[in-house]
Amino acid sequence: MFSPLFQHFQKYISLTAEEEEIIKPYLQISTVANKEYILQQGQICQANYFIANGCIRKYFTTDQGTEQIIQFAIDNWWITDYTSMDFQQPSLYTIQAVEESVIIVLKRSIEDELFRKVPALERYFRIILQRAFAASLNRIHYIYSFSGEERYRHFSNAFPEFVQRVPQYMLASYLGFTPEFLSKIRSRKG
Amino acid sequence: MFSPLFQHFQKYISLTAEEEEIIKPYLQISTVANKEYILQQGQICQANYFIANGCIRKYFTTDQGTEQIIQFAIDNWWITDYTSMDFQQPSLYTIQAVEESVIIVLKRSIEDELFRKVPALERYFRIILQRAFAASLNRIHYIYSFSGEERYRHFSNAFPEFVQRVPQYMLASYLGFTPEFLSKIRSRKG
DNA sequence: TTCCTTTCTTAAACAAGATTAAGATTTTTG
DNA sequence: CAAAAATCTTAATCTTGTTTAAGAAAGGAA
Repeated sequence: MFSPLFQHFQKYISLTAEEEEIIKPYLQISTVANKEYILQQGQICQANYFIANGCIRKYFTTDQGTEQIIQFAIDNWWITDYTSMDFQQPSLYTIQAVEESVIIVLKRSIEDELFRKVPALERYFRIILQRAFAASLNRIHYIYSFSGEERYRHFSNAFPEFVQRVPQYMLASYLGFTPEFLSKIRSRKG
Repeated sequence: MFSPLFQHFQKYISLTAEEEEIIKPYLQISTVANKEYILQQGQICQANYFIANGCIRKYFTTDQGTEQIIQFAIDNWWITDYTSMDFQQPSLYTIQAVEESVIIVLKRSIEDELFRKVPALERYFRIILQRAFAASLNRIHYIYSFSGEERYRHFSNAFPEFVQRVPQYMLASYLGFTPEFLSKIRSRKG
């Protein structure tokens, strides 16, 4: 049941069978329907969510009322709002399922205790945070060095299955332009 | 000599005097002049750099030959290229001093051994990486929800000293527009 | 002081992408 | 199946910011 997560752990650290048994009671599994909310703007984020399978988006609503997507998470990614969780502040973001998904929940309130019992997990999160931070800076690199059209071409080249998986208007939002512009781009070349 | 770093550690974790003594031999201190390079595009990044005082930028050169700044680091921030370091790949980035700076160097090659001897450091880096990742996503939030002019106004409001500290063309690059446009903005309102 | 380099400004012509306002198509639901 | 909701497309007009090409200040170094 938790196996996608334990497999992910083993990619970065080694856990004994005993350690895995210690960890299990700290986790919860949950199935969310398409469009179901995991966190809503204004709530304080209380957990880190691992996507066992499915697709989740994190977005905010601009002053003009449009939804701006900040992150997508698919199979084997964690998603949360660290700002809200670390400072126990109301979140600016909404985290919502884009398709039916199975998620594993690690609550903030028991995280410290878990890390004390299984210190290797601290290492695991340090490593995946390094990757996530690097990916985020890499995204800024992309935003700044390519035009909207170039970003779209790169992205659909790099993640063709993903482009099929989410509605186009969400992709446009994630890539930082309007759905109308994405339509225009797509009509330029097959 | 290492005190800015040890003070920074103590903000997030507790270290005993013995642990501090264990850590010291793993660190190196270095003074870099204005415009001196810490890492050059194409080299493999071999360390994480803590700015005890000064100002450092990380940038890449676009196809059109302009320098695009991805990150600034000032007093009490770490800077490195995790992608290059984690995968031992040539870096796309150049890390360079923007003013004379004192930096503390933690080499990648001895990091694992240090974390084994002082596991609390793993926790420290996990926490600051959470902050750095959140800050980076927050920056994407800003890029997507505000115009260039709004980003400049927000930034100079939030960090007025910093705006004085670096040349305007670097600020323009960091904020994602041209120096000419920054000049135009500035002439609009005193 | 004088030259040289770095940084900043101005303005005109231009391009990328937003906005607005339809309408067309697809998917979902009763 | 029919109706409603969600998604995608097209095209005209408008904005934000780029490009290009000067020249003006400011700061170092000899």
